[in-house]
Amino acid sequence: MSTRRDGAADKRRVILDAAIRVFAREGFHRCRVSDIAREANVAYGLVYHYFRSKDEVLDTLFTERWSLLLVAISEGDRDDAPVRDKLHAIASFIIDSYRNDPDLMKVIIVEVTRAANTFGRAHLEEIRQAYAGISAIVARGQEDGTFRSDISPDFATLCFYGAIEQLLTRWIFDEVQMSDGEFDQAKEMLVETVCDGLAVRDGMRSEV
Amino acid sequence: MSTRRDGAADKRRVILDAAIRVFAREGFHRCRVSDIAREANVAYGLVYHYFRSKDEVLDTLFTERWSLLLVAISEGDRDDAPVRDKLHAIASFIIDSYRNDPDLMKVIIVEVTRAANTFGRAHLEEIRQAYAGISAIVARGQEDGTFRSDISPDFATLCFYGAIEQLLTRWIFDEVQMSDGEFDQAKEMLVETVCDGLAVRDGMRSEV
Amino acid sequence: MSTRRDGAADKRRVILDAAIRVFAREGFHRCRVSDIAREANVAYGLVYHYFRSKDEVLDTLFTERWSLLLVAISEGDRDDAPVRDKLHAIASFIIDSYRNDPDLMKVIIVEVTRAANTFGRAHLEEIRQAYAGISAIVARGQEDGTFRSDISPDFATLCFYGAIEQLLTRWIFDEVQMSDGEFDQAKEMLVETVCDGLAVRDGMRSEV
Amino acid sequence: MSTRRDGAADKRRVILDAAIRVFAREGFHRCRVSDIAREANVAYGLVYHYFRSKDEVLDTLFTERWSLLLVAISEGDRDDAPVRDKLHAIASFIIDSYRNDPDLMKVIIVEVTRAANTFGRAHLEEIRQAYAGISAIVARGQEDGTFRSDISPDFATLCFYGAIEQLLTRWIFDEVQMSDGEFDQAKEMLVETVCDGLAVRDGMRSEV
DNA sequence: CATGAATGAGACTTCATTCAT
DNA sequence: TATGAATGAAGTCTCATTCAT
Repeated sequence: MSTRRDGAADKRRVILDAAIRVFAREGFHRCRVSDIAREANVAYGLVYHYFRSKDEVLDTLFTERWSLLLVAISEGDRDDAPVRDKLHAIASFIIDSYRNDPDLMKVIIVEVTRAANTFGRAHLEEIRQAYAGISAIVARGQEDGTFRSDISPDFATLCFYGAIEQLLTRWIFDEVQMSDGEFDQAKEMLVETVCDGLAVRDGMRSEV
Repeated sequence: MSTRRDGAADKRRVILDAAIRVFAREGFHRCRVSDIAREANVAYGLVYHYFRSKDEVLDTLFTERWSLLLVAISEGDRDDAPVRDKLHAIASFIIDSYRNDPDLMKVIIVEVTRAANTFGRAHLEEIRQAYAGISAIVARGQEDGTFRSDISPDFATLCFYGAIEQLLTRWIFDEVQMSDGEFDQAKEMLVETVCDGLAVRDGMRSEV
Repeated sequence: MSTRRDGAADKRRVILDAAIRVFAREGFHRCRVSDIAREANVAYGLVYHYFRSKDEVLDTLFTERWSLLLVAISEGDRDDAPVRDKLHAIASFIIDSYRNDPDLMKVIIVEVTRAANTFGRAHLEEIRQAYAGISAIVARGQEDGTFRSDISPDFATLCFYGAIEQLLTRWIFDEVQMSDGEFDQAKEMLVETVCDGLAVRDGMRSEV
Repeated sequence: MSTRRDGAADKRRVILDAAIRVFAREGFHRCRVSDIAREANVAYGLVYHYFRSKDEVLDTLFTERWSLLLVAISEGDRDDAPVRDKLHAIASFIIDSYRNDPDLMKVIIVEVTRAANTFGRAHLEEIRQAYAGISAIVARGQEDGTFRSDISPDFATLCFYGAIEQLLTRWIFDEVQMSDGEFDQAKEMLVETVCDGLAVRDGMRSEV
């Protein structure tokens, strides 16, 4: 992915990775640029060699990751899988992102997505694209008769995304250690709750 | 509650109300204490006469309102109404809070509830009390056979609260002007989506 | 001493006495006017009814006491007692002042006499009067042949007063509890050291 | 000590030297950090680049100098010179410090040593070490029969140090211009007064 | 005499960013 | 590319003093 020789230290990357740890640990506003530099074992000024500002570091981190999500959403929508599977794929992508790099996801959610007044505002457009992608999937589900049509796709997206965000927020702040099985279970439950609701269904009564 | 004559200006209240407007307009971190003072038409120092710090102003605002929500939740749980009605009452309380004082709710959600890394952390306990209250309601719903038991009350709460928060966040940032009817419709849709899910139900097919 | 009826609370006095305790406990600069008011069980503004400023409270305290010292010095000089007795009387007056009201003396020494850069400067004149008084006593001692003439009275005063101040400073900061006997012993030792010096004298050798 | 070329300005030193002048001229509490920066011809923030706080600047100044005094005292005690010479060396060190850098000594005495309630308290330990060193010297004088044993070394130290401090305080506030001869004379007189006292001695009568 | 709310200037400290080397 | 010293704007909080009642 880098154009540099493999052996060479890609300081830009080193700084970004250090920033993830520092932002996750101390929060974007509480940490200083010098904290990032120290964590990266790099001189103060070098951060400014690679990034125009402290903001740009976070922006970069967010966009790097979020663009993958956008890809995942739009790719997921292309095939002919059932809606539930598509939603499951999205939930899966996000939850696996957290599983693989909790610090990065913590930063993205806490400092961008939920920080509506600061970075959330700056990245509103990208965030909306994700909403729109999910919304399109829901709309397809309505078209093929799987989903009810009396709930707008937008509203459905709100519920779906809201649940995911809330779930991750809880994990982040409760600092729960989750096993792989629990992560997978959460994905299932998420999709099922959103699709089937909390209420007992006619056909389920006997099962319960 | 005050020993002053009714006509006397309760400066503490004036400051709090000014703070709501300023926090909503500029954000807690971006605004200065002097902005609050100016908005309230009082001297700088008076803010510090009534509050120990800028933080305490926001804390006060949050706790004032949130305690009402906690009361609403626990009172709602006391009676024998159906679970859906109880959830509807909670959604209603929150949405009406927003309808009546959008600035205050914006501040509470944006600066506290969603600001997980700053004030959200400080008020985690109070926020969890709300979760716990909702969770208890869901558990009752499971006991009386209305709600499925294969979804934990905690997880259900996550979905329910996540949807509300997401909804309000959208209203706040899209700055949509909502009519009374739309507010009420949102309440219904919220409860229905969470309870019945997005998927078409057996008995519903004909309706769609 | 007061022109008011005996039973009436002399609020001015109450404030002054409270100020002594507060200044001694927290220091003049660290304490706030409101601390004095609270200690005196009096409304904030009343301090300003009786005193023009916080400074004036300390000024008053200092001058009240220091003028007594000036009187003691000048009265002590009037009679025909031996120099040593006169010096002893001065040391005695100061040490007894500390014994009777350690808080007040702490304030006077720490906040005025030793605070050369603030109040010490303001009261330089009064402090010099004390020096001058002692100096005059030493000069008399030289005239009557008791004291050496090759040490200027001014210099002698420096040593005498320096020793007293240093002694009190130590008591103040070590917070030593002294018995009456120890106080009296200190007076003797002070005079003797200053008059006879540290070195063994010819006539003393055998005694040691 | 610095890795920079010799010609380079050691800004830390520049700031310290500027602080000496500003503290001496305006007093520690009255001056602002910006005064130091301006006097040093550096940016405001640079003071905080080198020192954590305004306090730390004064602390540094004090400790730098005071540690030299402690060395002087302990070195002076090591050799076999007569007690008087040792005391003379200490007085000499302090007085010469004042002669060479009156501003610095003014700051140390006025803002630290005599400021018992603020910095004096913080540096009590270092100040006591000086006392202890002098005390040890006096004790040796008692052991070798030069000094009387009925005056405790501690008390003797009080008188000796008190006299020096008082002397310097006077010079500082009277802003007397002293000649080299006068400085040396003061040293002699100090030691002699403390050692031999003010009273005429048997063997001296004829001399006077 | 008494109260305590109201005023507002002032100072420290932080830290993102720049720049000379 | 790399360093870290240098810059200076910005904002919180303190508290002596005033004033209306």
